[in-house]
Amino acid sequence: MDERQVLSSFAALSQETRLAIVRALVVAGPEGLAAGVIAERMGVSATNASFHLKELERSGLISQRRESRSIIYSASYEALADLIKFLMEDCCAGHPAIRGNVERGDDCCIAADKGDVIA
Amino acid sequence: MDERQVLSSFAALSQETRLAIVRALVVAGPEGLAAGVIAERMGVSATNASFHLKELERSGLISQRRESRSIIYSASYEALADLIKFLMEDCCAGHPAIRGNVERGDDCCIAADKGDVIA
DNA sequence: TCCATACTTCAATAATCCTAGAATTATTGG
DNA sequence: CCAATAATTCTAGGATTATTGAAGTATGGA
Repeated sequence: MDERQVLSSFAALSQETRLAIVRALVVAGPEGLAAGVIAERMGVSATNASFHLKELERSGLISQRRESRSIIYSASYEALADLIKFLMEDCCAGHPAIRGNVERGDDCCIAADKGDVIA
Repeated sequence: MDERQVLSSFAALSQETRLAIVRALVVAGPEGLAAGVIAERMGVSATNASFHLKELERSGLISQRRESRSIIYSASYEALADLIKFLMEDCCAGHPAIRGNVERGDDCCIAADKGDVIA
């Protein structure tokens, strides 16, 4: 995942409505949700929903497909996973002991949260 | 970690200079880096660095301490870990099978990236 | 105390983002 | 083909953010 996409993903997630949309789409699963349903659930206008959906799509965090009259949006789990991975790698950078854990399949900074090594 | 802080953390990380600062501070470790050093390394003015550092501090991703004439900034590993955790929980929401993995101590969406279940 | 260093704050400008309404496009049913 | 539904695009505004240079604050040494 290149920096350009990381930046635009963070930008996409830094807006209340967009974060809520992503959460709803993650819960909705691969089936996704129609633009209209999203607008209604978020309590925003179709125009506004469309604006934010476009923004999210531009960042690669969600994708769309047409289904009859509706346009269905769904979360890109791959993009979300890549973003988490980026964050974990950056978070662990320069901390070989913790990075070692990651390579063993454990989690990284989450471990730090449990109260060891760092902090 | 409440939504307010999540949003401001993502906003903080969505700017090139700020993302670079966080990466540098993570690598620098608990010792941190002086504001002047950061400005120089990022190739921005002291004023501009100060602006971005303040923004990062406001989001809780970094913290500062004065040391003689310098002000030293360092990454908050806890905040970074919380952010990753938030992302993982949101990413796994509604996917019990994967969430199960998390509870067993494996990682979450990272697993999805290895090519199973989702996608 | 005076000066230099290390930063931050202020003020103004430029740039980007968000919202809202009107107009436009695509699809389906009568 | 026409009307209705489902969305998007366009345009204009107001609101935030980012950048810059000048001025201000804190610290330590001569």
